[in-house]
Amino acid sequence: MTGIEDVAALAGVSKATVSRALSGRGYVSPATRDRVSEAAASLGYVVSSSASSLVTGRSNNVGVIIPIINQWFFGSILDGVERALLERGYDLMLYNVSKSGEERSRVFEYFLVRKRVDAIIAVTLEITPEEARSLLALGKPIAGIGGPLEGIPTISIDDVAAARLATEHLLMLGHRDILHVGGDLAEQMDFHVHSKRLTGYLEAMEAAGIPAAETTFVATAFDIPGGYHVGKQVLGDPRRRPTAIFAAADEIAIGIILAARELGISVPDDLSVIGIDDHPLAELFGLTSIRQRPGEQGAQAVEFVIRQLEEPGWAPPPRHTDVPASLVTRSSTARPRVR
Amino acid sequence: MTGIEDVAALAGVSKATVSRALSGRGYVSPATRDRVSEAAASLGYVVSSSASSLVTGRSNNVGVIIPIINQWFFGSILDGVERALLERGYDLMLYNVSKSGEERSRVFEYFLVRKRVDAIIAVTLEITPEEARSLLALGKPIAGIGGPLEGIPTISIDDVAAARLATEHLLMLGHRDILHVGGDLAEQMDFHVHSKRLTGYLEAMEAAGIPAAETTFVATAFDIPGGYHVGKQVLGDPRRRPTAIFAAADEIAIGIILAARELGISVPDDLSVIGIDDHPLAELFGLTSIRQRPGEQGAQAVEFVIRQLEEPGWAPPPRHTDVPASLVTRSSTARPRVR
DNA sequence: GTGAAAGCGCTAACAA
DNA sequence: TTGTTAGCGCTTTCAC
Repeated sequence: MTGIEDVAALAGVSKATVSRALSGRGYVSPATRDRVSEAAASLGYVVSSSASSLVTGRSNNVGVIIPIINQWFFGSILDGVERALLERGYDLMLYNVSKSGEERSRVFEYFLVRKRVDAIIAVTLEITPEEARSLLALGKPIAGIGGPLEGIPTISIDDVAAARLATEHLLMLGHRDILHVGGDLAEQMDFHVHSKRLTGYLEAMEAAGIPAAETTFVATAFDIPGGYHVGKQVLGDPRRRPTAIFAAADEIAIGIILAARELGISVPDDLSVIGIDDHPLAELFGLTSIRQRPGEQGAQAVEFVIRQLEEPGWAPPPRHTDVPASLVTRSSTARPRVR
Repeated sequence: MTGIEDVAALAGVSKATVSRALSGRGYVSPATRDRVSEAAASLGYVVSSSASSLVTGRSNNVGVIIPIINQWFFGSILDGVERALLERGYDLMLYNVSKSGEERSRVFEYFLVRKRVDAIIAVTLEITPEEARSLLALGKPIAGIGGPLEGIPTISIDDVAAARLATEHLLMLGHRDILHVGGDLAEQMDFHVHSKRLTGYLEAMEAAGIPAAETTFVATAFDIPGGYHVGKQVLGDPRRRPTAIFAAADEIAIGIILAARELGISVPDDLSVIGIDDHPLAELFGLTSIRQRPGEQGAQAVEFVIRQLEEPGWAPPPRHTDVPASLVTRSSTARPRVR
């Protein structure tokens, strides 16, 4: 393996000059810089990252902790983070951590001590205030996606507001009998996304003057089969069927639409459906949805940590930032048929 | 940051002993080992990976190059790789590389030179023989998933055989008018998956004595919308409609089923459909499919590189390994209705 | 079984 | 503008 010494010899300068020339920090005359670059290129030299990290204390790695990879929302975040990181010359260390306490703390120990990452992006991971403090104490920038984290810059949509927006859209269409299908409140994702979306639904219903007794909530798995099974259960009896459903995720909504179709229920004539996320399949199903652009949230989180790393004085917004979530209307919501 | 020296002082031993005790290599008496571990724990000491890498030449990182994250097949591979790696104490550096030449070679330069990863797993990435040679020359273990790579241990299903299996299943049911919907041959994924699946289809058809003139192939996007659009196009005219479709991916097959349903075509009474992958949604759609277990392929690839790293004498199978692909029958395939 | 000492390959003062 | 020097924090011979 060719080292800095070889390059120095070939270029006829010292190791220090090579280091300066190649890293770009410190003064080097253009002429020698060129000579060094050429020598390095001709030898195929690349710095040893471990040697360089050892002395600088920088690894040029960012750790990403994420609970799920293979779901559109999470995959999109990861994708956005990856792109933004690579573009800025950082590598990404992936930690796929379920929320089990043990695995989690192992990862935190990794991060806390081993000098492997310069910064951390926690996706949908509710860090405890102590964990946050110890991370911050290490001086490693952190950013979170998915919900507010004490003392850490985070971004997400406002889940309550998004749910309200969705419900209001259905209300505005004239629906009063609106079912909310969401995630199991006992099996919360971090940040209580499930209960927040339920809250938004309840708030909108209440604001519309609909008595709490007429609100309905059913929990299911956060995917297409989950929605499908609920749909089959809930849409069977024409007399007791809601006129509209607000699903906490597009996948659920799509499952519901599939079930409705099988039951001969027309969407939107007999049933309006709205979801959250603006999943790629939403268009195919004409699904009205709340768009939240996970990839951009990922890129934003990268911005937070990298600027902190590279611009000494810069500090991210100290707290949570709500990114806008917008309503994308499609054919699954339309004025209901009068029954 | 607490260093090895602090631990040595607290335990009343030398740095060397701490290193031996904590890393497990070299003789240390059980008593001192315990004392050291305790001291380390009480100080919250963890080795600096850069210092350790610098001297050992090992980073305990494995680089994973993958062209797409957010699709079920790729996500499952990544998931399987991640799990297997973390279990063995390695970290995963993610490189999401599209096949553009420039980006690709940049990543290869990264890998080739920077001592950042101990091994590489290339997912669905057709490395050129020269690239392979230079990687191998560096002594870094490599494994590939998705197709054969000269001189590198790789695994995948046999795409030709899988396609043949799928087509034969339809033939066995009595179909003769079978359409193959696959990916665009011009926009090949690496390893020519599209043409291999087409080849398998053609081989099976020929073996069944069906003249080449009666085979049909339509290309589309490798996802649900892609299948849907082809379905709409191809299933419109009842007189010219095939009795069965072999889709090169479950997503395509599902799109076709959706289109068929909208057109009032019964699956499987009027149309049998089969796909490849055994996507989680296959069950919901009753889709018959060829199962290929991407997560296990990922774990297998990890096995290849890690054993090479850890068992000095061990060498992986020098060439390509075909993993079994099995037929999973569900309700989407049936004997053709006599028309 | 344990310690002393010599680096791993680089960067960052500091001098020149 | 460039070279000299002293480490970064650890592992690993080699003595003992």
